[in-house]
Amino acid sequence: MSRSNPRVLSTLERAGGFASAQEVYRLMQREGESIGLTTVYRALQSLVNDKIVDVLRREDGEAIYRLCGEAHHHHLVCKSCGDTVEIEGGAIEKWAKVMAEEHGFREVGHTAEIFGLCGKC
Amino acid sequence: MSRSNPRVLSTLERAGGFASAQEVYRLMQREGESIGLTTVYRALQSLVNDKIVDVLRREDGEAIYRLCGEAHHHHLVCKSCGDTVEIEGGAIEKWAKVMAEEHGFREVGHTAEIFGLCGKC
DNA sequence: GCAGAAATGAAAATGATTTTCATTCCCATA
DNA sequence: TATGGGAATGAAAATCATTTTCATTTCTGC
Ligand SMILES: [Zn+2]
Ligand SMILES: [Zn+2]
Ligand SMILES: [Zn+2]
Ligand SMILES: [Zn+2]
Repeated sequence: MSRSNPRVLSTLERAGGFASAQEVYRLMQREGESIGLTTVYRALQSLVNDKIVDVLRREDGEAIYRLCGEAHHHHLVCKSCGDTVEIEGGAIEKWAKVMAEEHGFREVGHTAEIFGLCGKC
Repeated sequence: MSRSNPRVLSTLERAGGFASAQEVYRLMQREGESIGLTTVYRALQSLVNDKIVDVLRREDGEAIYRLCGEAHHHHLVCKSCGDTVEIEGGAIEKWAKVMAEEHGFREVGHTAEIFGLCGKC
């Protein structure tokens, strides 16, 4: 069932841990690897399911895949160049917990991302 | 230069202040308004330029346009039945601001969602 | 070896968004 | 009022990421 193609993962790493499906595909082509675009999409999807990478959106809507460490953290992403800083959740962790309890929710998780323009853009 | 078509703006308001270009277009059609899809896209783009609406992305990448001034809020969503509660950002708003400043980001926005199982599930 | 399952990828389909371009509308000026 | 040019409009075509289809290949257990 796991279609987490290791060549795709390795390419994503080599790309700086941050690339779109099309970019991963083009990179593999350039490096002479034989692979189909469909397989790249499926592998990335699978890596997302396995929580090995997560997916964000460029400003133009294209999905970008990004290797993710295991420790729970959040992201500060540049809308323009895609630069990403991993940040601590801080107050969010408590906020999520309190809000969930307040409304009778259990087994809660959360997502939180900040996006803007970085110093270089 | 301003193509901020007032009929499009009014429709976006009527849609709850939150809709995709396609949805605005379909809504106008259903209401018997004569307008082209291209014009809807251009009007929304123009409203974004004028900072009257801002644009977010659905999970599938589709752009959704939101009236500025709609109260900013977050969601608590049930993983099982989809029930959604609108909640205040509370500490998150400050967290996002502080984190962004700390890393030299500007023009920042953020997303934050909590998901879990509601009381009924 | 051999059947059945899983993986692969080329090609077609999908769907949002953008571009093109011919037409229509608006409006200032003669 | 006529007219000319710029802006707005929208149908149709183009673009482009992503998904689906489906035939073929590869793998796995027997
Ligand atoms: Zn940047
Ligand atoms: Zn967190
Ligand atoms: Zn529920
Ligand atoms: Zn907020």
